[in-house]
Amino acid sequence: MAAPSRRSPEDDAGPSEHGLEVFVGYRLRRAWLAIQADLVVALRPFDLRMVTYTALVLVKDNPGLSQAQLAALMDMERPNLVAIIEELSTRGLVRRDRASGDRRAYALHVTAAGEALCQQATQAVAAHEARLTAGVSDADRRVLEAALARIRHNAERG
Amino acid sequence: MAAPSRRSPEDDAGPSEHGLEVFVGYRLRRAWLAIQADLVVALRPFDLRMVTYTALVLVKDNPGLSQAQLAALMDMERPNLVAIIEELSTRGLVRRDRASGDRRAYALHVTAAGEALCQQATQAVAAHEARLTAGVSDADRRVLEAALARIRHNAERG
DNA sequence: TATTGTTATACTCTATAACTATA
DNA sequence: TATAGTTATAGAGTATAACAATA
Repeated sequence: MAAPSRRSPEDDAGPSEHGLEVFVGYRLRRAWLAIQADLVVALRPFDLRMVTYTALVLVKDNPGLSQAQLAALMDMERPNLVAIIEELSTRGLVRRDRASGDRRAYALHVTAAGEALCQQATQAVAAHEARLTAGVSDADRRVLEAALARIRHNAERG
Repeated sequence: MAAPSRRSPEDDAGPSEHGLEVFVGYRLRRAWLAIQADLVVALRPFDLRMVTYTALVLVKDNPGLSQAQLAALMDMERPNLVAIIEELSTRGLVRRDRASGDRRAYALHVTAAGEALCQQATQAVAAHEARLTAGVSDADRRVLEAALARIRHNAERG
């Protein structure tokens, strides 16, 4: 009888990514990319991208916000927000009022149409979330959220 | 005595993002962005980006892989891999041998230098991971990984 | 015909410098 | 002088079309 040949797992299983799967960061990235792809589809019927939806929700939740404040909240640079607000404004979803007391700044508010679209889109996002987290218990979800918060905190305190 | 005024939480706390924090996807994205920023720093001493590190690890773990196979493994398009392999090849970290039996394809292998750099970089990435997951118990980490796998699976089965 | 690696190209997201008008 | 919004621009990352060589 011949000695067992030394065969790597790849011989049968094909190329593998398990060398990277020891890293939580890798698993997190793959999960995020999968979520993102699904979320883009969920928002498409409303003609919203992730970044425009995010801006809409934050303006709705923080009426009177300036663009600089919104940019800080979204962790993006002020210049990159200009086109986003311009798009939401052109579509009549967000109003750019001049801030009382500072003629440089805008005071951002959602319009009635913006509020309505935001509500519809949020329903769709909630449905997308429910589908993606199906099979994750409430207890496990709490652990997940706590772990994500801990990781984010550890990373951000440099 | 005056009636209590209706004040939103923002009056005292400033702009808030909690309208988005009900979504696991949002928390996951923020955690990933924080990890990513830290990971970029961890890989900088080795002059590796995430994408070049990933390619290096996968070639090391799957010797003889073709570029098309590697692109599929990395979930990216073949054209975008060309410059990455070119860079790794120019730096002497990866060899592009012609595949025996198919003169169109390359058989990718890491060089000794590539293996050494990969090992060093992996140590740094492991240290970065240990720092970011500090305070997450082994049990919670298993829950985290299972939840991420479930979410990814739910998303990818479309 | 189909596939491998490649080129060219375009689109999104993001980051920086510099301008204007205010403060 | 500093800040708000803006413009222009550049760099990643990613996606598609099309080509030559090979299957």
